[in-house]
Amino acid sequence: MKKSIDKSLEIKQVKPTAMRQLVLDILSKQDHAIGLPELEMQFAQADRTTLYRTLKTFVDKKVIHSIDDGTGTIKYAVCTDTCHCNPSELHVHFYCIKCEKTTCLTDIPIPDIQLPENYFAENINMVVKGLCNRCNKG
Amino acid sequence: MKKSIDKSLEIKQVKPTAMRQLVLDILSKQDHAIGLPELEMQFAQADRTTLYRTLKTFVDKKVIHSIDDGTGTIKYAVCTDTCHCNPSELHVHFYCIKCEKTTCLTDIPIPDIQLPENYFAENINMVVKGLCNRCNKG
DNA sequence: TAATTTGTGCAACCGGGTTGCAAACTTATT
DNA sequence: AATAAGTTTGCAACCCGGTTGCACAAATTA
Repeated sequence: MKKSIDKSLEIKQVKPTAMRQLVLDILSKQDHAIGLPELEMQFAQADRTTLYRTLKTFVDKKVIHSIDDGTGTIKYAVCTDTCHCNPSELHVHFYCIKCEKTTCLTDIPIPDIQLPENYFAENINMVVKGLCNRCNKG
Repeated sequence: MKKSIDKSLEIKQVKPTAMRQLVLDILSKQDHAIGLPELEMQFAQADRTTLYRTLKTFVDKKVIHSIDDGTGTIKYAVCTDTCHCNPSELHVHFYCIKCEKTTCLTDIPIPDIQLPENYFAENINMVVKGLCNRCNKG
């Protein structure tokens, strides 16, 4: 649905260039979060820098959120239309050590943490590593 | 205290070479977790590879634990003598966006997460980003 | 002492991420 | 429509943390 792609970009105030539509389209079709190298491979030939910067603007404008899953490659997944990436809106991510896929556990919010006196939380990253439901067999 | 260094290494079954004693000594004197580049700088001249491998054996033998704080550089901090790095023993880490130091919030265990059906957790990484008590003023 | 294992040091490489700069394209202004 | 200003894209090159291969040194064992 091209329409929904454009709408997302409009909502988040990102100019809908061909490149951006394409990238967002790809991202929204994934069943797991992907990184720059993986995104790059989805194109016959595309410039890494452009994809890199596209991802960056998307993150800035909160079209997508980035996930540091500990693999050394930052992953990205689309945000909901209403997402503002506040700590309270954050969810847990899961990295499967077998299929090596990183997924959003959107239904699992990051639990509240009681920080020590005078600490201020701006962001929380929580990644569970293990076996996903598909790989946890046998 | 040289003695405690040697004891730690003995407990975790790591042969106490000069290099290892030195590295562990440095690590245990830190008030925050440090990465390979920062460790390297503590030496007038030292080989990155050796330090790298020293850290690696330390992590393998659970003398120290590694922390992915999202900066792109893996940080390390000493474990307690009895630590086995099980999920239940894990604590939250904090990264200050101002002083850029990563610290162990050893008193704050990682909360239990109710994973979806058939998921298996082997490890959990939880990093809070924000302002530490020192930097959160004014 | 010789043979084997373990640790250290150098060099070189890898790969994700990032920047500088110029060309292409878009938008605003006259 | 023509020009100027801003934005996006593409290429090349670089940075840096991490990692590997290989040879030498040190320690351990036979």
